[in-house]
Amino acid sequence: MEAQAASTPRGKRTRDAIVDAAAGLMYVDGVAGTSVDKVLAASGAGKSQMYHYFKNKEQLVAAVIDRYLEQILGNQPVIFTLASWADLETWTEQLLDVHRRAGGPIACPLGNLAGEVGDNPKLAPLVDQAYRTWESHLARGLKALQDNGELAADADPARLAQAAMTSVQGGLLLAHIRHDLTALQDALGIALAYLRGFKR
Amino acid sequence: MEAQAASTPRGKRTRDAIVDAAAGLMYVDGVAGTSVDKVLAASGAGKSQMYHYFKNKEQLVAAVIDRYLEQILGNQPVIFTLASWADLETWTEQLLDVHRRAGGPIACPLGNLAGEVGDNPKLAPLVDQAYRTWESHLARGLKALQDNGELAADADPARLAQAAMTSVQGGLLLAHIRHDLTALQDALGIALAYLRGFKR
DNA sequence: AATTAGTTGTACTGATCGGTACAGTGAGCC
DNA sequence: GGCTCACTGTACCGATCAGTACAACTAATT
Repeated sequence: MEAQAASTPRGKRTRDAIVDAAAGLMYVDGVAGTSVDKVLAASGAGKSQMYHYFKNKEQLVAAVIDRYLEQILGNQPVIFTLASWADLETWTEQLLDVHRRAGGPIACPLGNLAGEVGDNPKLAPLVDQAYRTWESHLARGLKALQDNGELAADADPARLAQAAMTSVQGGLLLAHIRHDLTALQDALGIALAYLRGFKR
Repeated sequence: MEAQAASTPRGKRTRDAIVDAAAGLMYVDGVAGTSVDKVLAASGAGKSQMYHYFKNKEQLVAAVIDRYLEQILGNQPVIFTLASWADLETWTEQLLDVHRRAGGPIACPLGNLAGEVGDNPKLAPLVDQAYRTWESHLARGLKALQDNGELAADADPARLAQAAMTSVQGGLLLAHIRHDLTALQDALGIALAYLRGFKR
């Protein structure tokens, strides 16, 4: 049987419940640490549903990666309209707020996956693409600043965006294992200072 | 039976072979993706040896974490004698060289683990401690620069060391998923520039 | 009411998981 | 030579893994 897209509201609800449960569990226990059975128990779905909507566990993980990107971007909405230095500050604040609220671990769900997915030929490109999408929003925002004359004309928005992403990921990794947001806070502060070095 | 430290040369060889095989496999496939059986097949040891030297898989992973730290520090030997700006440049070069040689993936073995180990109460503190050890060598080196009058007296070596670690980890994570060392190279360049902002 | 496609429940499979049991073998020490 | 203890080989265990088989149900369409 091939994997199916849900074509009725009922089916969509079931599929979403499975992905939601998987996303939550994998955020905490990792991919390999999250069995299909656990996902189904948590979502209340049965095995036939899971294999009706996904060809195998790998495809479920692919859906989870998409879900993570949605969550991440949804948690930093200002990234879609970045156009000023004040917006950039708001952006770092929104990033911090996510993990201040957090009941769960301080961590980037994509970053958590990155290590485990490793060189899985199907999944690694999806994680890569998710990061690139995230970064491209940032780059677009920085380009907007440049167009507004708030960023030096000879600065490279794409390069600056990558530098910011690096800081975010490094900061989150350290903050994760230290259970201490300070590491992320400092990293964001330094990144912002670095960007301001290109202020017009 | 309790876990035993090897007390004969033969035992030590066996134990090392197990840890080596585990370290190699887990670097590529992750912890959960590396079964005890695979480790034993790769090391040529039998199950009784494994459970003679380690109480369980978790303890094996603990030994692997120690091994990773040894490997990491061994690959950047200048970190033990850091005392000048030239040494810092050498340090970034040594960091890059490890992954230029690499047959395996571009990645920090500890960083790979960080996501998966997550909040495992036994293992997470070990990863944390390994990072702190690594960072403390860096901090000591920066302190040496300060004592030599090459770093501003009001700079905080510990804080600068953490900033550098953040860049290294973020750069490695991005470089990993992109299969492109450039991300690490840029991150190190920016980090070094940041540090030089505190040059005396 | 009959048809049809989308969806679901239950029961199962073979493989692999981490871990154990236990009978040995190796080498140093008296 | 014989004792001791660290070490090793092999066979096994119950649990859990991802994935399958197949019949039954739901709901919209006709």
